[in-house]
Amino acid sequence: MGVTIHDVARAAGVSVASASRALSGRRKVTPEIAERVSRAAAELGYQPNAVAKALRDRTTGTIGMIVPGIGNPFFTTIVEAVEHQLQETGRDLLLCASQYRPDVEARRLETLLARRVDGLIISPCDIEASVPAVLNAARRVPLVQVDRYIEGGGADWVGVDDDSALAQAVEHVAAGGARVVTFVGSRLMNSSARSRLSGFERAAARAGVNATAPLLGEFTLEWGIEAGRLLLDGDTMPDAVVCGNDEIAVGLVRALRTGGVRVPDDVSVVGFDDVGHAAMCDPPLTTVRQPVEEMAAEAVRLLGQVRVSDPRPAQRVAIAPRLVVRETSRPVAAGGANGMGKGRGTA
Amino acid sequence: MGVTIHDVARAAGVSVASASRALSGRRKVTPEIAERVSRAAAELGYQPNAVAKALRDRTTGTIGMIVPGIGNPFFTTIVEAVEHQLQETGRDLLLCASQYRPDVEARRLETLLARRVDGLIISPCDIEASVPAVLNAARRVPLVQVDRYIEGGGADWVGVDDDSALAQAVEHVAAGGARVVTFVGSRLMNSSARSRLSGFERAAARAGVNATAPLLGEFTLEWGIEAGRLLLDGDTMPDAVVCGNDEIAVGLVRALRTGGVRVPDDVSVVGFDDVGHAAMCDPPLTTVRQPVEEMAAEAVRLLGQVRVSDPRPAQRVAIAPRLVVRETSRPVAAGGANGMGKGRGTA
DNA sequence: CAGAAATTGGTAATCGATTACCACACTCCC
DNA sequence: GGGAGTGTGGTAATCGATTACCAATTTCTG
Repeated sequence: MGVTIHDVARAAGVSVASASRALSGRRKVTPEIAERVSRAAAELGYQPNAVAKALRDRTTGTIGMIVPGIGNPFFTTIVEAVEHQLQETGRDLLLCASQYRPDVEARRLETLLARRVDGLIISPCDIEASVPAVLNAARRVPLVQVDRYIEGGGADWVGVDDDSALAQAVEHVAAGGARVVTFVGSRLMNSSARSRLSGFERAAARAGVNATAPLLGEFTLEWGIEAGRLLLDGDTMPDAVVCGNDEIAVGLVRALRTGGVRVPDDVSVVGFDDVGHAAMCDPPLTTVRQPVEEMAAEAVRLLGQVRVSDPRPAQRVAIAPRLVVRETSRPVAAGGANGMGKGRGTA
Repeated sequence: MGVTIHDVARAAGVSVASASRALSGRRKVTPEIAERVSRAAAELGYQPNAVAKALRDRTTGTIGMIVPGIGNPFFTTIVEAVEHQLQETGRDLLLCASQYRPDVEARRLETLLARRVDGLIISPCDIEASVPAVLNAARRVPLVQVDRYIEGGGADWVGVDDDSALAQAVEHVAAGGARVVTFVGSRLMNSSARSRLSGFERAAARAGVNATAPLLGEFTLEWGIEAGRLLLDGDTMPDAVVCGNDEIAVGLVRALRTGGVRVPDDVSVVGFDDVGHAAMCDPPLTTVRQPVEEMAAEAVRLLGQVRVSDPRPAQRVAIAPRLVVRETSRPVAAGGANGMGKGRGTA
């Protein structure tokens, strides 16, 4: 176990320097030696030790990534896209989950830094509590935030353009005839929660629809169900509900239907993310698709541009998403909440 | 950038040996020196270089994991569980996706070995094509297979007891009154596909139900939909369908309903995995829950037992799963395929 | 053909943490 | 007080790949 370059050199009858040079091709060696070395390497099954190389080169070819939870399909999709992007350049991914806890997050950041990752991609779990650890890490290694970000951004960020996203969602339900619209999202503990709510409010004002008081809980199916019950128990049912993510939307649709409200005939529902089960649910969810592959590519690209030594202004890249119209929203109509399915064929 | 133990030693006015000993506590030092060293380390913000430690110790504290795809929610869940288990012992996870391609898988195995991971957890993508690369890796480092495994197992494996799983599923639908049952799964390119089909056939024989010709495609929603259409187009509709995983089941339910077949009134449908959206779909899916957390714990435990130097017989750990009855199956009945919703309250 | 220039091989330093080994100081006991 | 025994600090080797530097040889040039 463990054939080293010394073994190869000895077997080929040359010095380690020649062996190294023959294998890496970074300096010329006589064809004769090149031949002997590569034959010896092949025979011994030599595989360079990446740890030793990393120590010497002061670079590991490894990128650390921290997301709140791998269970969340949205983060899974990002992880997959990032992993894919890194492979293109021969780098590997050290993956960690912070379990939505800033203390765990800080600890994981430390171990990734100790492992001397060449860069970090992180979706900070808490807009406030994550700040010190993230800024400290950003001082030591190129760091890019994805999706979520911390306050007082000293670090680069790439994510979705929430304003554009919510504008599309609101305009879509407005075009479907909605006059009263409710936003169901998460409590404002992270940047996504905040900017989606404010994006919604701006969009509602611009579209001239009546935005009722938002319902804020968590980014979970359970909260979606509860929010649905709250709407059923309230005195007015909105014409449309725009949700902070897909899980909420799915739960909400379920609860409304159980309560006898028809979706989309009585109420249109729009989700956010479009990862996995949005299309799988019944009825398939109208939602805003996050441009995950682009986000990952952009994050990896940015990572290559950051130079810790000479700080430049933090970049913020907001990628415009696209609304995917499926069957939880009335695509186009003139009437109010009492329209029949009549206009459906138009879209 | 890069405070080393030499810097700490110099600042504390001691040798590197003392500094190292003071910090690791592996040998006694005078309280005086311990104090000076830890103060110096704190002031300089010293953080040991894990790469150097790994080179010296010949162990990286890193486990490599390769799954066919992170997009598949079942694998995601396993990854999350493994990551969780590793954290308990202070180890980190190097994650790779093989994209269901044996050549990519082999390449990723190589880079993980070059990075000197302390162990490997893998779900080989192909029961035949994955064999050489996996066996070769197993010769060099402790390796445990999860869920899927390769033929002629020279390596440990932990997964679900497919026989027990399928027995529970078949007995459940039989108890619900089903006489004719169809299995819808994946083509037999990996071990799960094979053992689930054979488990189904054994269970059907034992339960005395009539197993029609299985429909084999892929582990995807799309194949589920197509299989549903095939059933609709065929001349006999079974009383129940047992599926190879949840995506297939969800697609199947959707297709059957679209075709006017009631689930579970006309046909019971049972899935496999119970990850994520099984509960989120409408109606919530009856399925066999994979004991993912236990599987991950067992895999990590086994990893600690493997000694590459003295090979012992390969372990195979099959964990018994549990059937989760939701609403795509008739829980109990005496009648055939024509029962009304009447008996529902019993469960 | 002498000497400069180019090419190529080898030796040893380097990356940073750990630790085997040695040296020194101190205690204890006869 | 001297020798054995114990505790503690320092020096330098180690892990494995890379490469700066030097030395030796070949090639080129006037």
